[in-house]
Amino acid sequence: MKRPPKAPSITVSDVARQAKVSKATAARALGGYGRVSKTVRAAVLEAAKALDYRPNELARSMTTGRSGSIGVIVGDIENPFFSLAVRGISDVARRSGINVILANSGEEVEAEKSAIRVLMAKQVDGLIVTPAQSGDIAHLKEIACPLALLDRALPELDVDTVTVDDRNAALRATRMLTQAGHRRIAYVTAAVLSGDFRGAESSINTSTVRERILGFLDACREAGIEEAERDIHFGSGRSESAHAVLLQLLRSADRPTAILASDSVVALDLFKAIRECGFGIPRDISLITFHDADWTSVTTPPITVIDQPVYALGKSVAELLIRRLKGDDRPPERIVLPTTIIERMSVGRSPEAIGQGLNRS
Amino acid sequence: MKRPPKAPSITVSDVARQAKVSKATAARALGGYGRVSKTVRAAVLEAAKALDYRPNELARSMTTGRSGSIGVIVGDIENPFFSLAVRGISDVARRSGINVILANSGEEVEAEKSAIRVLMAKQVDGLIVTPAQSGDIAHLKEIACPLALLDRALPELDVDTVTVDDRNAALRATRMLTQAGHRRIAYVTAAVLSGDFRGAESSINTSTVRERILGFLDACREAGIEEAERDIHFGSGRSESAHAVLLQLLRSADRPTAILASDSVVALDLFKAIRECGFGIPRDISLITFHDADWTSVTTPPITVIDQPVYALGKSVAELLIRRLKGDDRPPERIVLPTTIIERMSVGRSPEAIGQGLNRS
DNA sequence: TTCATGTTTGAGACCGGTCTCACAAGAAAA
DNA sequence: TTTTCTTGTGAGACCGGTCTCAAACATGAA
Repeated sequence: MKRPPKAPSITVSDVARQAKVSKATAARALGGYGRVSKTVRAAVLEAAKALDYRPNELARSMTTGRSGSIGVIVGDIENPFFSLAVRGISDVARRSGINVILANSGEEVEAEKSAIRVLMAKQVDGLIVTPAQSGDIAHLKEIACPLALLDRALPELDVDTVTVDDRNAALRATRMLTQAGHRRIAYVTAAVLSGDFRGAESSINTSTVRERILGFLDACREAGIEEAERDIHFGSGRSESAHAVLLQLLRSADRPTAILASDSVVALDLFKAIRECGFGIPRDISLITFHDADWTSVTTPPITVIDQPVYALGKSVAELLIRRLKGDDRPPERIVLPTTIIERMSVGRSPEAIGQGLNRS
Repeated sequence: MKRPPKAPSITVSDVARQAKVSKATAARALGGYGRVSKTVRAAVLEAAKALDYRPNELARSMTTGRSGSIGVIVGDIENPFFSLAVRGISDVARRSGINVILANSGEEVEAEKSAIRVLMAKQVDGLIVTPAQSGDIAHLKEIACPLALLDRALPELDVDTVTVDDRNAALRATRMLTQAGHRRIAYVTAAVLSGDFRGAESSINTSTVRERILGFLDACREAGIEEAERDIHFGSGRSESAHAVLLQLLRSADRPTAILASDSVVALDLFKAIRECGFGIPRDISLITFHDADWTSVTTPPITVIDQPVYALGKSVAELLIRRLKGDDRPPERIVLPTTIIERMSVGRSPEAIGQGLNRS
């Protein structure tokens, strides 16, 4: 199957022989542990250089138990949100000499489980996960190494977690919409809800999703909007069918006049769908989205966004996890990073409000 | 340093003891190699399940020499081009049960070298690299495992390579510009040129960069444009200073009337800079960019792009590399994938051409 | 000079798998 | 019945590092 293993790779023993010392001594000099006299160390190092010795991390990991790498499981690397967060993680990791094994769950629990299994088998020292679902988290509880959660908290899982102030962010954004006179406001997310949603927020375990919906509903309630729940749409992922659902929503008689999108991918899809329907932003529909993605500032009109500190999000989890790897055992921390709303031009007064001359401010 | 290694992990020996067979037999049943009787296998598997045995991949890799993972070194995961390509790679890899260790070079050779060292030490079975520079490739030649190049070919390195038809793509795009009457056309790239560029194409070793410039110059020559070389701008990476250089370019007296951008990140920066200068696209400046990024279709006007099969690019290298890992030893392949130009609204007639009524077609 | 202390070194076990080899037992061939 | 395969199993070496332990040597105090 494999080419005659051409790797007659140089080992400590080879170096030891060359330097005329014992394997143990050579290993000490090479590995930088234990005590070795200056002269011997120099000799060993020279021999190593001459032989072009390269340590085998795998073998090292075997005995130390530490692999020097962490696993990161995200929903979708293609989503700029995740790629930026991953960037934050890997920058921190590299600085600590740790490397990152990346896995995509595609937001599917089964893929997530499998990824965990594989990464654990690879003996990663720690794991950073963005849980795809909330209901099924047994596999997360079983993880034997330090675990940290990124962007999505799980109340039942008491581990280091970094999220943003989702509820408040959603509240502020939605309020911006209600204050512009909107009464039919939709919240559109790619998250998939297992089961039916009928106002039972408690059934949503993924913090990000639940908190945002809670904030959304808070604002609606505050404005006296009833049955806001019916305008919450799940499962608007990257697919033809999701796009079709969006078009249907926009073309329905009692379509929303404002939309809050849960991430920039969904928002882009919405933006296209809105245009496809011939609607104008913000004339016919107002739009706000989570994540200040590249494109949101160059569209016409530019989109008002909830700016999340994505890079910092990644940076923070990585720091938390690495600190724990180093032996820190204070109780798990739950860091909540603040968001800011960047107002651009995608929010306008509700057509109805204008028509009725209501709510002017 | 580390918590008292709480990992009294279950090993084959434990399972063997439980199943009352020898370690060797248990290993055979568990590892699925050699011959084991049905009954014994069942017993071992049951014992393994009871004990919740999980194989240690590291140990396995040690003896087999295979680690079951490949390393991928890209310039910048944040760039949608790379994240999409990585997606292609990891999809293929997962299907083969191989996982991906990702590293960012930040387009810096030193980081690239270091990443290679680390990944080699981790005993990756193969490596996919997007070489940051072209001059300094000694470290790539020294790589002991199968290597494949993504998006950028290196003539001196005879390994599996997947690129796109850069020269022809640049030629067609530039021709589109010359045919619209443009005479001052700039090519803007993030690539950094070591040394000075004075028409010495041969000094550029990175195929992608060289081929595109060649195509660009072909088209210029074809249109009788002289000294097109002076309008080639390197180093427009993601930075404040790069942006400043762009602004300066756009504000100069003899600014270009059309620009070809080498990737969507540069193009977005250009788009913003052009707007910042108060110019209209395509009225004052025409723009074409490589890579059909998300945002290019939603700007006003939407941007004409050279659509590269990015996902396929990743998919192909991964397939090539994995095939080689499996023992295939036919000579290295160089696959060139075709691109198509998606015409949108960012190309207009040159202001001069309009003024002089020239070149109408 | 002798004993205590400290430094440097080598021998060999160990990590958790794979794999070679020898041997036993049953099946098929002589 | 004896010989030859075939199949299933166990003992133990091995991968390439780390690490424990004790021996060898050096140094300083008594």
